[in-house]
Amino acid sequence: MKRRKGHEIDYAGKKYVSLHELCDDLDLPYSPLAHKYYRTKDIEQSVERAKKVKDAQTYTVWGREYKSLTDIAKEYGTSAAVISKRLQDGKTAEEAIAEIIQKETLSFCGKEFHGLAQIANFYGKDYSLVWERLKYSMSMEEALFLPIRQMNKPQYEITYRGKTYQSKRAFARENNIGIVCIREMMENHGVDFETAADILLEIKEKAGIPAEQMITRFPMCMIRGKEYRTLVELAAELKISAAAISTYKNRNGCGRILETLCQMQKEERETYFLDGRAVSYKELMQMGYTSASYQTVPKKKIPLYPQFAGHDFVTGCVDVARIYEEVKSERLEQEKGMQMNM
DNA sequence: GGGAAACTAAGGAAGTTAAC
DNA sequence: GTTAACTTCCTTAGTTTCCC
Repeated sequence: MKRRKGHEIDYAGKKYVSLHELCDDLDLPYSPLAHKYYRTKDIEQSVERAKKVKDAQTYTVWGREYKSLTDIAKEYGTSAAVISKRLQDGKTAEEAIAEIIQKETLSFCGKEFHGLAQIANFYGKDYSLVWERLKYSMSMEEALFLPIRQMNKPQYEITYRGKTYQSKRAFARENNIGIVCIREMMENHGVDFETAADILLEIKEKAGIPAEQMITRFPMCMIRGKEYRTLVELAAELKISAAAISTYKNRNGCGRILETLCQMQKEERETYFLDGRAVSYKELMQMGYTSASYQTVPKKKIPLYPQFAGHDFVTGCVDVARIYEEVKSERLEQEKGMQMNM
């Protein structure tokens, strides 16, 4: 079959009858070279461009190879810029993604989530399993939705309230409690599996967390449905440091976090008031007041923590950390009593 | 034999508290 | 209110086991 006549090219002292022939000879991708040549008619530039595309850096994240940061970003619901920033900080693509999916806002199936734990919880999956699957080169979708293979390992079987489960994880999945929560309870408090599960399910119920909601980690408190996992998270929203809240709580003997916030909200300080605004001693001096005359300026009480104004720390608020402590110590006491009677 | 689930444990993040 | 030392416990790397 007669081939269409191509561009006759001279490159590096060799004659080629077409761009295709050149590409085959130099093992370069045709498309970028042809496009560049079409635009510039400069074969040197075109070859350089094709070499660049061929050598373009690829990124490997947990065994999956990506041509660009944009591709990685699409897979994990983040942006190329967020990944790029971390690469600039000396992290590998894998380290960057590991950090991003834990700490950043991600978009998945048209919804926004804060971290992988929130995505896993939303779809009722155990976070540790989703994380493991991602590391086994599964896509986010596969990690979340592929069915879990049935196991037949009698040595892993456990019994809870007379019902037998394949494994601790299988129980955890069915009851929407992260397996790490159960393991932590067993290890740190020396209780058996059944007691650990009992305690966690009771906490979930008392905190008003729906049974179908997967819990990998209990939030410290909930304010009108919004969960606050850590004090730092809550403090950031209230525009105050976590240490400041902690210090106040400690100094004033406040029981729990919501109690502390309510008490802080009531705190007031006295300040000088001029023309409807609070004025400091320093400002009064700058305004020409003397150490004698400033005392004539009227004083008024204002909130010590103005950033708390308008917040309601009572209605629809659940102190999950308090419930956690109460249920845990009550059950541990019961366990201790039972052991003493044996 | 490879891949996936289960298990274990060390490191580090977060919380607490004393000192400033 | 901040800092830093200390404690608690959560995250995840590493290992084992066994299904496909």
